[in-house]
Amino acid sequence: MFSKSCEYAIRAVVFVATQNNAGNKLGIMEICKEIDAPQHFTAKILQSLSHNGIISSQKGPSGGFYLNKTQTRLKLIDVVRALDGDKTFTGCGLGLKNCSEKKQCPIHNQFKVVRDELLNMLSNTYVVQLAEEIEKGSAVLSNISGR
Amino acid sequence: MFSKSCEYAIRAVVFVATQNNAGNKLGIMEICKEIDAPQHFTAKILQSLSHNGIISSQKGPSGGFYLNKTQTRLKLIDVVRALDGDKTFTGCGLGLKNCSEKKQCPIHNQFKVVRDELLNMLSNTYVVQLAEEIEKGSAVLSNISGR
DNA sequence: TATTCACATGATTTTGAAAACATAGAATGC
DNA sequence: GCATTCTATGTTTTCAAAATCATGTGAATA
Ligand code: FES
Ligand code: FES
Repeated sequence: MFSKSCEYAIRAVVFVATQNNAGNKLGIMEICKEIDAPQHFTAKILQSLSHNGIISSQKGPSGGFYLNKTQTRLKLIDVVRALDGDKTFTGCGLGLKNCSEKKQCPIHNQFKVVRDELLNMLSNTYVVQLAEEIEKGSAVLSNISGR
Repeated sequence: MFSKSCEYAIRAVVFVATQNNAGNKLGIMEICKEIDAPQHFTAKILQSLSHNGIISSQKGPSGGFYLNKTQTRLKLIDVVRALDGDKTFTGCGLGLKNCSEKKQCPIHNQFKVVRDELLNMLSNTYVVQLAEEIEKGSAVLSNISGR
């Protein structure tokens, strides 16, 4: 559904959001350990997000990744768009080059419903609201038990 | 969303269904030309489908791929399951190893809705009904114009 | 029964996402 | 200023999906 980059990104951003109230910034190692993701790969992803203004970063000792005031209003769609673009919501289910009403594949009408539902879901889900799930303990960000 | 194999498979199966009433079997070259898919790769996919009883095949002169009586009742879900398994409907949206209510990721509840909608859609869509769209000319199976 | 046609099967190559590596550069605190 | 700690950037490696290549096997028909 989403690219690996996107999966790691969402997990990372949600984790950062859980720690954001306290005002502390999170280092890349800290994040990767928590969400059980490859360190170097995740670093690139977060740098890309930082570049796109999705998250903020701070260099130097006691630096790390965090969300500024504006960024705490982040929705899932913002993260997905920044990494996977919108091919997830505009691409053809059968892999045709252009998905349009004009020249459509046979599953277009049915597929569009599902695709739009996904778009709708991502557009209405806030990262901070997901972070709350983690804080409450009703959801996890990693397979590894005890984390 | 679906693997490339799966995309080609659906397009191929739908095309086979359009020609099935006439009772003629379709050769692999004929199919690939129509749906604009790589020949050898598609051949393997169709052989796999044939192996799984999704479609039928006939060797020798005037042989090819076709649907038998039972197979004309085929749903999309049958094709998807045969090639991609059901990881598409059971896998975690954030890439966690096991998706379950017990140990769920923060988007589980929202994602489940979309996933179930997709499963539902595929379970209620018949291949022959898609074939009709092609026959009516209201949908296409390839990017290439004039086909 | 030989020839031809079309699917079947296994090995191999290509491709691009995913991941790792190496190094540069910037900010903090002493 | 200098060491430390982190981000930033570019290159390389890995790996599995995607695609190709080469060869085998069964069926029709003359
Ligand atoms: S053309 Fe295939 S989904 Fe729109
Ligand atoms: S655990 Fe992530 S979707 Fe169910």
